[in-house]
Amino acid sequence: MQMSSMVTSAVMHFGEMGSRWGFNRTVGQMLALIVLHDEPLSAQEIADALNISRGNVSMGLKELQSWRLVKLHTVPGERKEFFVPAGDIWQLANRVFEERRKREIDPTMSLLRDLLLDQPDNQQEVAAQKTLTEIHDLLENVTTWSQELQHLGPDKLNTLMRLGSGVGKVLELKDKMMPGKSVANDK
Amino acid sequence: MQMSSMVTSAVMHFGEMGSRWGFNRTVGQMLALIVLHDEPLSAQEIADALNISRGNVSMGLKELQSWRLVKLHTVPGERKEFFVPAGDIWQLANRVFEERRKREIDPTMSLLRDLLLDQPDNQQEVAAQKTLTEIHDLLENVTTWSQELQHLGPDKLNTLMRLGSGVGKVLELKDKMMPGKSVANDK
DNA sequence: CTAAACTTTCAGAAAATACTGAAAGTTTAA
DNA sequence: TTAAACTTTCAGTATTTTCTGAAAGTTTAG
Repeated sequence: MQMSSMVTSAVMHFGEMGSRWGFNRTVGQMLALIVLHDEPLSAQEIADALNISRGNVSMGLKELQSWRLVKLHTVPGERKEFFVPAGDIWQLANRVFEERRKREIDPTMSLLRDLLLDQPDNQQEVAAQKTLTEIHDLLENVTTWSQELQHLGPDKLNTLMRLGSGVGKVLELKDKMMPGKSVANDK
Repeated sequence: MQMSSMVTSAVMHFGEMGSRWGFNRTVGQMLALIVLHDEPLSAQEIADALNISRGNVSMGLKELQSWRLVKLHTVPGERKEFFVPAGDIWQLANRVFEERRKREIDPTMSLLRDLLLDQPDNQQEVAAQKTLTEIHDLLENVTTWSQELQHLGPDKLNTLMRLGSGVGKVLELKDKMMPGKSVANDK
């Protein structure tokens, strides 16, 4: 298996960016390779193409599967396992968002809920709790929002995004269409 | 300067989460401490509270300032420098989003644009370019979208978020009421 | 100018993370 | 049951990242 120069560039770049997206270099490379290669790849082919150890590939594939970004693809009559992307680009992106939400937001939400249940012991804690409440509410909004977008599905999401600079327009539309429905707590 | 147990818990947690949010443990702790402490803090106080070296605090503050999350606060008559959060929670969150976009998305967009300008050399590159286009378009949407949200400001953002699952509804209404305005390329 | 009170820098040490490769495990076929 | 063809595991090593602390830099006061 021989990578074209275009695929090589992309694979190397995704490797460098990998750690910023929540996985390490080789996992990033593996993901790019699997996504960009139109044929299913075996673990050995991946190791050869990226010049990394077979053991590393095994670990990387395990991680990519735990993120639900790649999946097994069995070829009848072949003993070894092949791997393919676990969906289209939209689905993969959603999985990354969701997984990162679980790792980056959920644990903090959980701690904040606990801290907000405690009785403040002094003036300092009263002030801290006020700030912690703001952080909690913000994160809750972000979480709700991102789940919302996921449920919309690609089509509506596209419509919404193509509305372009007019996200504000959605709000105007809402006001025109559902004037009675203005939301409590809305300042 | 003595941290309350509530603040200590939060600071430690933000330290652990730090690396997932794009900075390292001590920078995460420093940010939490500065945000949760209602008085301006000096570098030395931060070093003492977190039990880290003065040099590390200096580097961490530099980074937090480069993210525009904390800012200098000078006290008349005092030689040393104090630090305070560079805005309210909403503003800080926006800065984090924006900074991460710069680090996590912009470099990839740039590479993808370049690769898409190249003439595909073979069938493999034609297929790869198709996928790369999908990724490019997705990231472009995400970028546009997040910039859009930032420009909305906290108030409208709040309204939008509180609209919750109603966003889909508004879109449906829009399609029914303004069918002519549907956007080209919208499938 | 000198010293005191601060801040920054950065080489090297410490800690965390990623990778290799050999050994152990699994599955299938004969 | 044996062996071939694969996969996974993990101890040890390599690499990367973070942190320290001493030295150098800066600012202000006298």
